Amino acid sequence: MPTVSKEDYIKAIYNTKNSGNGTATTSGIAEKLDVSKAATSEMVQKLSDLGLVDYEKYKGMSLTSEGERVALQILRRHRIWEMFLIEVLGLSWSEVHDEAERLEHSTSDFLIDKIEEFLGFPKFDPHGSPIPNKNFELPDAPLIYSLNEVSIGFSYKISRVLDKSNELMKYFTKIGVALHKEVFVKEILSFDGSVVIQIDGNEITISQKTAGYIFVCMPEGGAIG
Amino acid sequence: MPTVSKEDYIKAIYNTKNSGNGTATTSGIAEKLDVSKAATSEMVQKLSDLGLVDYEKYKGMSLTSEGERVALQILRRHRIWEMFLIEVLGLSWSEVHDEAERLEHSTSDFLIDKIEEFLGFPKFDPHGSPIPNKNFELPDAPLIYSLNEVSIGFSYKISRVLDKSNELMKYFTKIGVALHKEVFVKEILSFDGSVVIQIDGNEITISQKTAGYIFVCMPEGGAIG
DNA sequence: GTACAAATTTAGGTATTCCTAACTTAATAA
DNA sequence: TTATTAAGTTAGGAATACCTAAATTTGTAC
Repeated sequence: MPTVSKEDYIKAIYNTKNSGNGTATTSGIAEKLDVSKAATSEMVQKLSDLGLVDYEKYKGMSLTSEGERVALQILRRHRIWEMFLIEVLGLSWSEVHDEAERLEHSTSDFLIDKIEEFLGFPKFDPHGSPIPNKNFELPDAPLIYSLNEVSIGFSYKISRVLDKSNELMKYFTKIGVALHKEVFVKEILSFDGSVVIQIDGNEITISQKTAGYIFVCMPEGGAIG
Repeated sequence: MPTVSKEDYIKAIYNTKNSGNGTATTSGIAEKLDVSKAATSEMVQKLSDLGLVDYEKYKGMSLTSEGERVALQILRRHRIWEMFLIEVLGLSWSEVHDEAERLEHSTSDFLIDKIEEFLGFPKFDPHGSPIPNKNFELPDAPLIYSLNEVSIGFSYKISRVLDKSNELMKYFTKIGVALHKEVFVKEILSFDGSVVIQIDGNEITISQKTAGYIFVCMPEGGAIG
């Protein structure tokens, strides 16, 4: 039963492995959690002692299977809470992030199961992220692409966004990025990787970094050229 | 913005003043929170420095008006969560205590207001306890009596129980103690203060201590002798 | 009014989780 | 291959919230 701190480190390691650069580094985790590298180094050693992280000094880290189970448990709590806050209480994308971030650390599995049941056992949360089931298994997900990997001149459907922060979600809402919406890719700027899309009839330029947080799939009936 | 620990101390001081012996003592708070008297003494001094508790060494403690505001804020969070867990998710008295105890420390006022709205602005929680409103004011409550203060040979309606613990709630459920139920007071044992009541047609003997956690009012149309 | 017991506080210490500064290891570039 | 820099770790320290054991204060009984 990890503390809030330990849960945050485990989550950060999981997210780095599963959505970003691939390898979890001391600096990377430190920056993500806004703590010093020294604190990260110490904590990773502690998590290693606890059997949650595989770690060799100076060589990097990764979650053990037990650590991954814990990560999926936290993810499950987070995503079920977001589902509840948005679908039942009517909060917005930008309002749920911080709330879920807190609630995920103080909710028993018992309660999470009850909420999941109340929600009708959803497989994906309101950001399009898969919700691990009671056994911490992820549902099969359709093939999706980051907005950085798409082809110019085609239309796609937004199928997932990563809720990195409050501010990012506010920005997405402002520019019209929402689940299941269609986007047409007009251009990718060669000099900085920015993606120019058409959404709701408006032309929007999104930086490469931010585009990495948006995922799309082929719309019904395949891509439209 | 107090920590979880500080919130627990403030709650304990508030509850002692408002439902028990009257005065909050170092020993009393220590026992209630299951920590040492030394830890309590230190913490009370810290809360005093923070302006939340009036405190003079060796003389006892009480909440300042700011401390009371914080107490009511925590009470509000706790009771709104209990209402939600029981009325919406269908949990039982004995299941909600520990959950609410955790959730009350990780919920923003913003979220609590949303849940309150979803619930239709209830004035009393499922234990019959008053819910402070957005301004941390308690609703007017009808006059109620502890089951220790009732008269033999009269009927009353259960209007409130104090959810001291999981186990107590399980016991109440087992013996048929529930909100709005009618109880007939058969006897009060002179040698230990136990209260003998008739509930659901069964005769039950309740210790004086436990009877103190049950509150009743006159049933519709006054007491029935 | 003093002496004892109970209640309370202080002293000294532990475990977490963080920090900055100093040091070590690894990677890179000439 | 060696010098330099970046990345990572250790050392020493702070804050929080506990603990046990040793004072200290208060209240009560005689």
